[in-house]
Amino acid sequence: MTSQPRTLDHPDRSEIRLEDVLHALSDPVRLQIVCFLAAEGESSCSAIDLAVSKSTTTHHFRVLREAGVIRQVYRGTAKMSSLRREDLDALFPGLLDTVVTAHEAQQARTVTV
Amino acid sequence: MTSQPRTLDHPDRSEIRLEDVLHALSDPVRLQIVCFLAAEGESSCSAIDLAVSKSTTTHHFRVLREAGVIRQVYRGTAKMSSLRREDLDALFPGLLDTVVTAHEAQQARTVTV
DNA sequence: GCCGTACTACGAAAGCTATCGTACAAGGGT
DNA sequence: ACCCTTGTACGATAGCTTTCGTAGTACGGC
Repeated sequence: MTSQPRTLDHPDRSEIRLEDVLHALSDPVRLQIVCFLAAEGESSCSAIDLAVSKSTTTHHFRVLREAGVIRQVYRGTAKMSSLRREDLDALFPGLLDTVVTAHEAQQARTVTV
Repeated sequence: MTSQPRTLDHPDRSEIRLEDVLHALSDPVRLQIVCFLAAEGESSCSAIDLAVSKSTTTHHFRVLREAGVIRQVYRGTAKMSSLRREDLDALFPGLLDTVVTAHEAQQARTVTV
């Protein structure tokens, strides 16, 4: 019995630090993940098309989870991720929306198709 | 004539990237600087009591400047810094205020005197 | 029981960051 | 002219980050 039903460590709401959240959001790949989750709600790690390898993807999801930005649960072979919107909104009102909006605005400016 | 009247390079508004701004804000020392400037308006580098050495202070101010978060000008022997509020508000509406408010709220929660 | 899918763990490499001390430059006041 | 204050430049160091490949585990379906 080496394995319990596979759970993942998440920081408690009171342990979430603004610096860590901002740091988690300061990487382009992770910003993309967060914006995807903001739009889609919940999704598996593989549902997002990222320009990095599988192991790097795992790494970024972990950074987001350990900073308290997302919650992850196993469901079959998949691992579903979703934003911890309630916790983040309670701790840092408006931050998540502001960042997501800012990122989308920047995308719109930059892509200039 | 090796030295022009001492100017400093600032990124153009269009060059400011959200990732860089978030990264600049993800350090406790820099967050403290930004919140101080948000409260005081303009101030010299030495006016803030930071828990790091002089050279480290210089480093953090430079990171903030190069990310486009602050503007710095020489005035006599002092170097005055101020937030680039107009640029930031135009690019990422609400971000600065949200972060400053979030930091203050976190301080209030954490210090629990 | 076996295979495929989904994800993880580990180890490695390259690069960046935060920190410091020391030595130096620029400017203002006396 | 000299010094004091303010900030910079440089070099060093320790630690973190991003990235990858490879090998492995967990689960569901056949």
